[in-house]
Amino acid sequence: MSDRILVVDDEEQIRRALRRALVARGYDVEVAVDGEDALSAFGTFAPDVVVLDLNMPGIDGIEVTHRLRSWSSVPILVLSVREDEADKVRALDLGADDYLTKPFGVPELLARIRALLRRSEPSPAHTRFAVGDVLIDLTDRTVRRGGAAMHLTKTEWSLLDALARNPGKLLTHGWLLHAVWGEGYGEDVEVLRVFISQLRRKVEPDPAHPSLIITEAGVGYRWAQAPAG
Amino acid sequence: MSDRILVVDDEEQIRRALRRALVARGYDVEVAVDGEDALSAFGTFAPDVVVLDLNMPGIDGIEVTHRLRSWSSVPILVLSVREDEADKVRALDLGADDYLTKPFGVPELLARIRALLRRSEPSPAHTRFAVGDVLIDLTDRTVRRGGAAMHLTKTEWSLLDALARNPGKLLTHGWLLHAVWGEGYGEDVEVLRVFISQLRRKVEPDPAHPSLIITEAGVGYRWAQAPAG
DNA sequence: GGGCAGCGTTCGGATTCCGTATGGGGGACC
DNA sequence: GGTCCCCCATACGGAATCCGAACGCTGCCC
Repeated sequence: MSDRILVVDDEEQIRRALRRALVARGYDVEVAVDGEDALSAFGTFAPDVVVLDLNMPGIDGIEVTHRLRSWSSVPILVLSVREDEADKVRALDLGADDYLTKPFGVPELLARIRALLRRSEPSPAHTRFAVGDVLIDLTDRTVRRGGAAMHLTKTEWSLLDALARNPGKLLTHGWLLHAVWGEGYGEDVEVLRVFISQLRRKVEPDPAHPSLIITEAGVGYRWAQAPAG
Repeated sequence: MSDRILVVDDEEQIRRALRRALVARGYDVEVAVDGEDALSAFGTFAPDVVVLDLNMPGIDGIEVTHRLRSWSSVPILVLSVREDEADKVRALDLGADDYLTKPFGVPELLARIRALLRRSEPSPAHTRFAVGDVLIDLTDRTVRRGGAAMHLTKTEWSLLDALARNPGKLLTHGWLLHAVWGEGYGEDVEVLRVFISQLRRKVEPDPAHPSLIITEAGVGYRWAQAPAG
């Protein structure tokens, strides 16, 4: 049973290239030429991943992301051009999972799709993580490193929780600020940086070279680890 | 014998999707459309896990959690939307075990249900603790330090019991207040502090430097010791 | 090479939160 | 009615936490 991928782009050339590359790779591919087309194709095709161009006439990628997210958690990989940085962030805020900037290489696209598929595979339990000698339990709210219990403050835990419950997903500054500090903390990225730093010190096997909390410059952060036993 | 799951949600679409996914996975599933329905279904169906939407008309998820917890310890998995952060926290305070934010993926739901089932497997019923020269037995309701029996009042016992039966787990102020004082004591953390202090004096090897009852500032307390003997 | 933008880290004052002493009030029991 | 015990409201010194500000670093663009 091969994985199903819905490709949404208004440029004929790109649709053809992506379809060819993905089919060659063994995926089951459907294409849509605009937003409306995408939404109806989504219903009948039930894809495992959506590759979505942002810049389209009519219902654009932002709007498609918004509508899909109101009832589906299908992984969404967003395509944008370098000039549309703001749109990219907006799509991620609305729940897109990752992005690629045009032009991009096919190997990179494939790698990102694999990552998204891997993330949605059933795993033993999305409630515990193990990395090096660090062990995290989301239900007990415990973090141990090498057996010793680490103490996380309320805010640190809230941040860790927000990250770890969305493994692999790129979370924007704005999204994290809202998730941890609630309304009214707008775009105060400084505070976020301070707590990311503190959290890394307590949770990363090697805080100087983060392997768990990955920074995505100009956009946000990403929890890199898949849950484990 | 398959595990029994009660799904409570007022949206027809979600009920159907969850039922299908869970039945396909081999679970025995019953659905309820609102709070009242859920409470009566709980009595006849006796589920091993409850999946409970928070936002419902009439008796909502918070209230259902509250009522279930007054006489059952069935694992409760709460579903909420990201905007209802406060409701989520309240449900956890009242005894819900985990939460998922809508929209979520089916694999993630399955993983969390498995985690809850695993967690509720027959616990060793360990009810004895030894730390330093202090010996605690929850079944006999005795505490000895260096051979001498200590006397605990009713409330102190209740608090000790609530803590020690959840070793390692962070228990919020709200949860503890509800567990020990029942309804109506809302968020009166002051009382809790007084009794924690008294309990420490009787139970901690060195009350000035707690090793058993760990305080989590702004959140709650945690019983740090694993059961022994 | 200089300027700039984004990032990580440290420091410390303001604020919130905590532990504990104290005592009033009420119920149980004699 | 008296005594004892327990609950819990209050007060206050001290500890923990938050988060704004400052600084140095890196990579990028002109």
